[in-house]
Order: sequence, then structure tokens, then C-alpha cells
Amino acid sequence: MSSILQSLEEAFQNAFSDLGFSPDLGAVRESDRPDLAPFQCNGAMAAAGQAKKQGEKVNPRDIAQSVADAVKKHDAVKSIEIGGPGFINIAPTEEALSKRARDLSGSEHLGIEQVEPRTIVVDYGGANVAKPMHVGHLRSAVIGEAIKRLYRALGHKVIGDVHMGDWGLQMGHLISELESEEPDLPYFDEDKLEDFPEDSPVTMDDLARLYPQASNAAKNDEARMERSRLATAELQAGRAGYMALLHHFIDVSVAALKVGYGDLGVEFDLWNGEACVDHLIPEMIEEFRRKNIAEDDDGALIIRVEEEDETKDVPPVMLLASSGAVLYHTTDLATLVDRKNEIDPDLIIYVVDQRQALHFEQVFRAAVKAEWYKRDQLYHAGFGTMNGKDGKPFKTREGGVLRLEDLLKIMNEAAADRLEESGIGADYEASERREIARKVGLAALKFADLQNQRLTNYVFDPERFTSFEGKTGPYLLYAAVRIKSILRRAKDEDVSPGKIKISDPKEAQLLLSLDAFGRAVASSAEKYAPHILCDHIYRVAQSFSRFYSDCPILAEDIPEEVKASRLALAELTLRQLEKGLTILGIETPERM
RNA sequence: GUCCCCGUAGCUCAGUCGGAUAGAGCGCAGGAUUCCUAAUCCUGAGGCCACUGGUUCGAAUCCAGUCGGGGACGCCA
Repeated sequence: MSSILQSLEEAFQNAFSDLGFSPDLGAVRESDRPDLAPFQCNGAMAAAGQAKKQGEKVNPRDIAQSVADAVKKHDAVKSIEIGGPGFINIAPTEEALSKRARDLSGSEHLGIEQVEPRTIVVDYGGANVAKPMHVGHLRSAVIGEAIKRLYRALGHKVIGDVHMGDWGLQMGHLISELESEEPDLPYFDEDKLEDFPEDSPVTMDDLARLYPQASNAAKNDEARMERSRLATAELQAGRAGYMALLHHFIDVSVAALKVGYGDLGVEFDLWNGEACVDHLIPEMIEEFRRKNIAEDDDGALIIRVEEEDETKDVPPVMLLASSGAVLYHTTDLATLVDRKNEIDPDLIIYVVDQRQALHFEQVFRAAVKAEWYKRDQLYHAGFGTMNGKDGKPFKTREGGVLRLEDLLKIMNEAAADRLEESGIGADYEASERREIARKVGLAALKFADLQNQRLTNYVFDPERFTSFEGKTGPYLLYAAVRIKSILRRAKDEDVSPGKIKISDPKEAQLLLSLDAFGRAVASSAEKYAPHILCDHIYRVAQSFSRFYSDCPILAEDIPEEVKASRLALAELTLRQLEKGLTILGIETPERM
């Protein structure tokens, strides 16, 4: 089942090919001039350019005319006209639109073309043990979740891994700080090797307090820093009490993180962290040495990854610090080994802050050098920071970071207020109102984040985030909810969806929007760019709203077959909207 | 110093493997509700696409340079 655009494109490619040109020139796209026709093909100008290079002088309009003549008889073509220097404008027939609508209606995937499945790991979330989630964690979670679902929608096997930061100096900070406060805990007895208490000596709140306390103290106190370093080294050397503590820290943190990510509607298949791959490090280092990839340098063990003829400086990968400690590069590489062993993925996508681009470039090069992966199996999908109005990373008025749960609360309350204003939810149960407010608030938050191109830093403006009009998550939900309402009413009135027949221009416009779903999903995934799908869903919602105001469905004077057709079109729209929203990680309420 | 990202309407952002008249939302000015949810729809005003030069029939888009903003650059993660 191919889209209208695809079937037109096929005809154009054949036409160009038959004229002796490259079939690529037959690319059809949505028109820049929708006032002229919905689709256009610009290949004639390029073809004339090609011919000119070979010494032939041809008028692009003549080529366009030949192509148009060849394509004219295609049964999806209603009109075909040549404009300007050789643009070919194409309008499809109502029959083609109607048929496409019925095809989409009957298809499980709603136009998303299923592909040869690959195994893909999406590494996102990246929360740290012992640190509460804040707005800085939002983008990775929201974008990563969308990318994961995008690839699943295409038919791939996708594994989401939270990849927690739970290894390294931060653990040394926590251990030594806890020792300062409670030196008598059994974990600090060097001779004790087993039988540590099962219950954690600390809560999440304790951890959230201990970490900044230690980190600040160490900043200005070299001796304090040395204690953290020592604790880190001993932990990594496997000291029993410290390992037991580490597992408490991780358990306590994971429980809290599961709640936090759950509130965001983000789910991971793997809750692995850096500590999980620690045991692979000695052998990995041995392999690097054996392959003559790693070398000693100034007491540290490094891998040089700069390439010849490179203008930029790429510093080496640091495998071991001169203290012998394991670093960020090391655990990331060990994670790559682990994934190779356990999953053997075709592709790994890292959804991590763009500021870490160089880090990933280094790690990827080392992994390629070791011949574990090909370069195109590893991709860093970086993203820009969420800034305040001053252009600096967002801070609260007090200057601190905004906790994620507080942000969610703000969104929730704004949505609840809006619901109350509208007066619509007055007769709903309190629990349903709460649930609606939750979904609307979360939709606003996620859509506001996802609709930006990944790499741009964007301004987080609480006022704009909590306005629910225009190009926002709630606008999309509103369109979906209106359809649900119509469907409920149609059921009451015993009207059933029937055969779709496109006749009104607004119906045609809506169908043309729906036709583009498969393309939007594919290119969104290919470019790791959820904002492309956001744009598509928004256009569908917009087309539906126009259709809604122009084309009554259940009004008395509407003929039965038109009712049935429009109802089916509305239902199809709802299915696509909900599918798209689900991919973006947005839930739709029944009413709002 | 080297490298990366960004600069488009008053504001927030799309558009960048070259195509016709550069789009959207907010805001602003006006209009639509005897009719399926007005969190909606319609109309309008608003642009040296940072700047300079180049390539091209054609440049917001490609190339070179300049300016401005953000960021990264061996023992934190």
C-alpha cells in the first residue's frame, strides 16, 4: 500500500527514466505552493542542467511537458500543469484520495511502512544515583522515549537503557561523607567481609543531601577531596563494605527514579548502570593492550584517537587515571563490550546532551579501533540545553535547579485551572478531573520540548509552557477528544462509519495531511528528529479542526452516506492522531 | 588557540542534500457560536532570512570570510 505521493513519484521516475534521465529527478514533494496544487516535481530544471553539462541545450519547460504528457494518464492524476521555468504541479483525483483513505482505514499501521527489523539500543535518561531528577533530565528522557517508540513503530526491536551514572568519584564522595556522619556503621569496618544489613542506612533524601555536601566541601579542601578519591579507588578495588553500600545507594535511587520516570511516562527495559560493567574492565584493558591500541602516557593509560589530516584536536581516550582509577571513557567502553556480548545490537543511539559530543566521538573511535563496532553503528543524538530567558541554562528564581516533580506540579495545576475555567469538567468525578489535568499538563510539557529541533538550545518560558492554545500538546489532545465525542454521539444515534468518499475540499485537505504520516515517521526516525513527527501531527490536528468547522458530520440535513463517510474519516484521523501521540509519549484523555 | 552548535516576523521557533509569493504559534487589529466541545475556526498587519563576497538560470539553504550568542577541549561524570 503506497501513499499518493509515492504512487505519483513512481510514475514520474519512470517518465524521467524513459526520457533518458536519471529516475531520481522524478522526486515528488508536497508543494511549496499549495494554492496551485498539492504536489510538485522540480526535476525538469535539474534535467536541463544535466543536459547542458553534456553540451545539449534544452528548455526545461519542454522536458516538463514531455514528462507531464507521460504521467497525465496515471489514474491518480486529476490535473498536471507546468509553471514558471519548469515546475510541474500535480493535483490528485478525488477517487485516488478516497481510495487512499479506505486503504489507510483498513491498515493496522496507518501508513507506517514496516522495515526489516534491526536490534537497536537507545541509551537515554542518564540520571545519576543519589541526585534527584531536575529539568536537566527532562530532554533526554522525553526525546529518548520518542526515538525509542519511533523505531518500534517502524518494526525494529528496540531496547531502552537508562544507563545510570553510579560509578566513579561521586560514589567516593557519598561513601566518605556518610562515614563522616556515621563512622560506626558496619560498612566502614575494613575487616568485615559479609553479612551487611539488608536495609539501606540512607534514604533518597539523605543521598540528595550528602552528595552536594561532599562535593562542595571537596572543592575547597584538597584533603577532603583525597578522602573521596581514596574511597572511590577502594570501592573500585572491590572493598566489601563499600560494595554493599553502593548497592544500597543504587537500590534506593532506582526506586526513586522509577517513580520519577513513571510520572513522565518514560519506561526503560534495562536499569543498568556503570557499576554493572565494572567486572568487564580488566579484560577489556587487557584486550586494548594486546591489540596495541592502548599506551602508557604520563602514568595514565590512554588510547590515541586523533585521525590524520584532521584540523581539530581530538584528545586521547583516558582508560586509567595515573591513580589507577577508572574513568568515564572506561565505563562507557565497557558498556559497549557488555552490549556487544549480551545484545549484539545493529545500532546504539545515545540521547545525551550535545555538550558531550566530543566525549562520544572519542569513545566511538576507540570502539571502532578495537573492531567491536562499525562507526555507523554508533550514533550520538545530542540535544541543546533548556535555557532561561537570559540564554543561560534554566534556573529557578532562587538560582537553584528546578526539580522535575515541581515542574510537573506546575503543569498539572495550570491544566487543572484551565479545565475549571472552561467549566466543562464541572460534572466529572474529581479523580477524572485529576487524570485529565495530568495528561494535559504532561502533553503540554512534552510537546513543547519535542517540537524544537534537537540541537537548538531553547528558552524555557513557564508562561508559554502553561498556555494551552495554538501549537501545543493540548491543541492536539483537543482535536482527538472532539473526535471521541463525535464517535460516542454517533454510537448513540446509531450512525456507523462507512465507505469514505472524498468530495469537500476540507476533506481532501485532511486526507492529504493523513497521507503524509508514513513519511513523517520514517524521516523523523531516520534523522532522530521527533520534531518532524510533531509537525505532522500538528498539521493533521489543524486540518481536522478546519474540516470540523466546515463539514458537519451528525447534523440532521446531512445525507446518511456522507455522515458515514465523514465519520469514518474522523475515526481514521483519531487513530492516526493517537498513534502519533503515543509515539511521542503523549496520552490522550477521553474528554477534556 | 582549536573545534562544535546557533543567528529567520515584536516574542518563541520550523524551513537548510539550491527552486515559484520564506512558514507556524504567541502577541496585535478585526470577525464567526439558533449547528457534533470556542483549549476552536476565519481575515489582516508584521521579514535587507546577522553581515560581506563567491558559485548558479535560480541562494535563507552551498563555498570563503567577518561579527554576535552558546558550548567542548587528558586524569569529574
